[in-house]
Amino acid sequence: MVYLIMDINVKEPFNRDRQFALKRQAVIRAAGLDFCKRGYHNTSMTDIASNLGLTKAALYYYVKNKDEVLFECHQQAYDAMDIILQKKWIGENGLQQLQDLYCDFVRMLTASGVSLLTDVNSLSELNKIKVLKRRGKIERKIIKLVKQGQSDGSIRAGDPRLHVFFFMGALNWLNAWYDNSGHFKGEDIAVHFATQMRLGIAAA
Amino acid sequence: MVYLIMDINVKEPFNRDRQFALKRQAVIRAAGLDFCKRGYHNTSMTDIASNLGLTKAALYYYVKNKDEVLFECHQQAYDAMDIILQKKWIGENGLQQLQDLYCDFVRMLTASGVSLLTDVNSLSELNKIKVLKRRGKIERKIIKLVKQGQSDGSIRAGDPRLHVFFFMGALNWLNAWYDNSGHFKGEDIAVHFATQMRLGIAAA
DNA sequence: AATAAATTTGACTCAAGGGTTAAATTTATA
DNA sequence: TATAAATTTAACCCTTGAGTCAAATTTATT
Repeated sequence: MVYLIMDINVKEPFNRDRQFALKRQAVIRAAGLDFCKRGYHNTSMTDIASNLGLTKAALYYYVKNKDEVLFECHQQAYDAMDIILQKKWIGENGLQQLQDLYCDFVRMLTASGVSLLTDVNSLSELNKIKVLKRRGKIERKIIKLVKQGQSDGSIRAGDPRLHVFFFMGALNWLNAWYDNSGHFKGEDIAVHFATQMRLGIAAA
Repeated sequence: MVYLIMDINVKEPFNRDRQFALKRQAVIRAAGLDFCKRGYHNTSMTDIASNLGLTKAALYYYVKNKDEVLFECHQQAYDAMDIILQKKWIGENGLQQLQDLYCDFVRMLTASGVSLLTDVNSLSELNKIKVLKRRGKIERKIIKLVKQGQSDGSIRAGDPRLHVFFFMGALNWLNAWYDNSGHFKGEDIAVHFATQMRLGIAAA
């Protein structure tokens, strides 16, 4: 029995489906980084492939088309954000919850290799709608959190949407300038940004 | 004498160079709006032309190529920012100067038809360098202002660059969601953003 | 070893769109 | 009115890059 289990675990890396999923994942991640750095339309499928030491046609074994790659990048970013959003921050006021949330957002974006892309307009109509719907959903949750903070007195008055648009802008801009190997450490940015975010909306 | 002056003024709209400049300007502006809304690569020269009721080849009477159009959009945005930066805010501390500056930035971006584009990577190498150089110059001026505010005690401690990256992100994101005919009035956004910016970095 | 499935490749097709050009038309000037 | 300059047009060329495909090669299974 034990042998069997160990056998499965040991064989895991040779599991074909798993290998496929991992490679596909690598393609998406590599593409996401390229899209961040150079932009979607300035990155060809050939570019992505050769960055991975592959040829273009090999990519198409793992993904349907370029649109799907961009879509997946968005999906994974929103998946990660959803996971963070599902976390329960009990016993704190709206402001504190928001700060923790925002801090986690920045941590995720700087650490995970997931990229929060801004080029929604390059998606196919259908995928664009899906992505905007998801973004809207997340945005609404955050706005709700702001309203909650305004109710419990931890967040100052002002249009909650503008509050959110402001600090979400900083987040969207992050991927454009952040560099893994650069001067700033992800955790430092996370703490700094979360603080600056909080002070911008905290009640007096 | 008066006649002559009037004559010149009256004829002004028929001045060829002036006409040309105005039309060229219209092309740049229209293109900038399109680039903002749909992205540089999702906007063809034909699109821009037909939005102006022209044909593609007519555009090429006013501009050299698409790269020049994108470059001009950037230039005009930075021209406008430079003008704002040259304003003298006497007798105020760094924080207050920064708030006024930021407020003017938002006003300019929402009112003038000038767009602060993020797609620097789509520029030709040469123009990209020029634009990044200008952006860097402006960024450094703002960072300097932050440092000044930290010296005079109006701005809290913390890496000045991160302070700036944060609220400049909000600014860069603005053009992506702001809509002339939308719910938010430019002036309201300007005041709101400037306040949120200030509170995020103000000394306790 | 033989067979089947997974993986990768080189060589191709095709459309989109940037940019050109010569000719037509409109507008200003002598 | 004649001429030159400004403006616009339709029809074209050409490169880039997405996506395909049949064949080759590598890896797993019987």
